[in-house]
Amino acid sequence: MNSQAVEDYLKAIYKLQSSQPKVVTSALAEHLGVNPASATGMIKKLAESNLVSYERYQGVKLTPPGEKIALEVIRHHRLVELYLAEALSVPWDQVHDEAEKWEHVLSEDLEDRIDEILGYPTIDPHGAPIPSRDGNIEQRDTNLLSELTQGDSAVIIEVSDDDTDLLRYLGKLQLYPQTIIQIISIAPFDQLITVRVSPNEDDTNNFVIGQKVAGSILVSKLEKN
Amino acid sequence: MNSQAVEDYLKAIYKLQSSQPKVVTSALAEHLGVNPASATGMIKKLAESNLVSYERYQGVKLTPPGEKIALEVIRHHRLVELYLAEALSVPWDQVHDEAEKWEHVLSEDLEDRIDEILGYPTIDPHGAPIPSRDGNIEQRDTNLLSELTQGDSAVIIEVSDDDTDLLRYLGKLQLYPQTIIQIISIAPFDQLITVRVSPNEDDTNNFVIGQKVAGSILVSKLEKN
DNA sequence: ATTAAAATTTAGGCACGCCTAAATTTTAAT
DNA sequence: ATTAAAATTTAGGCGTGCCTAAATTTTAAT
Repeated sequence: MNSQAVEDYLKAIYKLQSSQPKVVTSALAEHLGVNPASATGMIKKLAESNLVSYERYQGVKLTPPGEKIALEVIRHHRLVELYLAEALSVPWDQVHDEAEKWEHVLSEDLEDRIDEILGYPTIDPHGAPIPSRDGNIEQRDTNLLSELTQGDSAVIIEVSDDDTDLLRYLGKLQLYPQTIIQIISIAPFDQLITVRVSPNEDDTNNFVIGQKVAGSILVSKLEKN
Repeated sequence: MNSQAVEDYLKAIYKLQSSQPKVVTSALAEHLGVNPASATGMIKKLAESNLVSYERYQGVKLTPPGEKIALEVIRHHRLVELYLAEALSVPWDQVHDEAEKWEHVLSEDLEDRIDEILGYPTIDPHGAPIPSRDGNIEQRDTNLLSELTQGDSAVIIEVSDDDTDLLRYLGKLQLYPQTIIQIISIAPFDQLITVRVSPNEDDTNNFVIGQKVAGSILVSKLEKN
């Protein structure tokens, strides 16, 4: 028990729960690249182990023990991502796929060691919070970049980590966590956003991005001056 | 294909081949902690994929493609062992067990990165040679410590890596690779060996070790002065 | 050469996690 | 309220890799 498959399911349910309160079978199946019937099978198994609560046809929700395991896996994943990026110079668009494999073989001893070497970090290379060892995870007040309006300034908090091509693109645009941006304009019909990117004081560029990209970036609004 | 189980079998066969030219089913099963019937099943599968040559009841032998894969897995294992020891300060009696898991999830990219960081090493923390990327492995002229006779001097080349308790014991006795030793005496009946261990110029100690321990240490004889 | 013991293989099963196809339940449209 | 569509579950199957028990082959002893 607690096989790699179980860990992957719990992690996926956790992530999907941030948008939907109950995770529906098809969403879970799609996220995992698995047939819906297969997801049903695993859900029944997870429910039997009390890791999720489940009513037939009604979707699934993590129980406290299920959430605990999910957060442990996520902690592994994010620590490994950061370690790969910092210590092994793995490019930020590749750390996710590597970490996906490593997270399942990380012993607690090694996790502690890595945590220590990294200086007890709280966010991963994509800006996502790293859960503490006892399962606490920072809640933040964020918006999607796509929700901002003309004139808004914001700092990038987090970008989605699982699309290599997207990450490479964001890298080219310097859209990293901590970077400050401002919405210059939003064009009608396609909602194309012209955004001013200011990675540092001497460097400012304007780019146009679409809704797909803007919807994959979490930001925190800054007070207007 | 090339599942973890396949990799583990090939690695085990490779290791056992160093002592027996044909690896017999029971030895393989025992090494892997598996029922002999299970080993037979996997052997048939490996033979079908041309990774081993096999005649019923006659034992098994790696084919060139099988040996190639075995050496790749061993390279992964030993590089990871060294990385864990050097970069993450994992104690030398624990690196084997950790590496056993990590070896199966190491991408080629990451392997290259680790190899580079370590400065293209040729031996692992236990003194075992690390195969090159194209599958070459250094052949050395060694003896078991248990084969030496009174008065012989030798340098420790390699110790077996898979017994945590043994490794802790060897550590306490300073019996590391590169350490110079001399056989002071060998007692009759139980063949207890009194060994003078000289880890450095200012430090020399005598210890008594038995055949079990002496048989787990590979040495290279030094010319007598 | 015969035979008992040991080693090995075959036969039949099981758990896991996936699949497709068919049945059921929910949903949304009329 | 009925019904078609969509979502979900059930049924049945497959590959992997393990198990035990029974059959077979090899080995070693007499």
